Amino acid sequence: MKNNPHIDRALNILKSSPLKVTTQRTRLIEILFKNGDHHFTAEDVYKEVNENNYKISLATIYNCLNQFTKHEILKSVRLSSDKIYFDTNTKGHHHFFCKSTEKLSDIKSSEVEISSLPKIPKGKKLKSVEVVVNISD
Amino acid sequence: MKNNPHIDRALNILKSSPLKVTTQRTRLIEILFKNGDHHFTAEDVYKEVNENNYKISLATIYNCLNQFTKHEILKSVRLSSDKIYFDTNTKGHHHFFCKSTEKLSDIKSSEVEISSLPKIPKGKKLKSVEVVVNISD
DNA sequence: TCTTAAATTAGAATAATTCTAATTTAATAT
DNA sequence: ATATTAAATTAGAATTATTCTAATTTAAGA
Repeated sequence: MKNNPHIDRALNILKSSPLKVTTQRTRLIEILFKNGDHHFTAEDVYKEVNENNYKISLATIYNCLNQFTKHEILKSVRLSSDKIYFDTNTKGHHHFFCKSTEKLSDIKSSEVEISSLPKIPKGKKLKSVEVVVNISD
Repeated sequence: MKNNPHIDRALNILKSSPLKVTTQRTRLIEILFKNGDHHFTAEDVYKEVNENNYKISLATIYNCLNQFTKHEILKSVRLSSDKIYFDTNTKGHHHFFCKSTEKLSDIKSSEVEISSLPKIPKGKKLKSVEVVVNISD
């Protein structure tokens, strides 16, 4: 649990944000970032929090995940599912979504090349481009 | 309402599917397809049904939209976690999603060119590639 | 240590969707 | 035509993920 660069990086973003550094937030970051990039839902986190015998309410988990997303400690991925997935990988990247298994996996940005895009509607600005490659068994 | 090719096409798919041709389904198709391609939620449809003084329950609307999607009369687009959007355009195409207005709009397939994609995981097959261009005000 | 705005919490509220179980209907066989 | 039956429709309850409320606690600066 000590000297994990992913955890340290996330904690540093937290410290330099206007968010307060609470025990709940610190513990959540330790849990979320201890094992490299992955996807999870609020409920997944709640389960893991309980397994570790931490006592963090579901409301706090939702609050924190949303705040973390706002401050770019996490990214949220909303796709063919009724749940919000959060992703520790905040760099722009894309996803495979397997319709058979309902599982998400990352595609590095560099592996998708988009050579043309339509022009952005007047008055709007481009935020991001997300590619979902749907696959199945 | 007569001789609308979009309506006729959808009704033909319905007739050649194993689904029964009920008055509710026929009326829904008439409503959904009367004005070219567009996106809507179940609640949008329920509102329009009421305006036309048809009496179709919300449960039936959900059932029908889901059945239509299964039989490729509609396509479903799930981008924002809290609503399912349906699309009368079942051809492959992409979307603008405006984060400020929560509105979807179509991007024709031909307006997006993808020059490289990662290789598909072993044992899986490619179903489709969906590009979402996120924009905001 | 004091102050105060922010964070946490349990539980209620919400909203979209699905389920249940009773009733009706479409399509098929008679 | 009519009877049969599996599918469709329905109202309303249930479910599920998420957000809200309002009371309590806490972090961090003065």
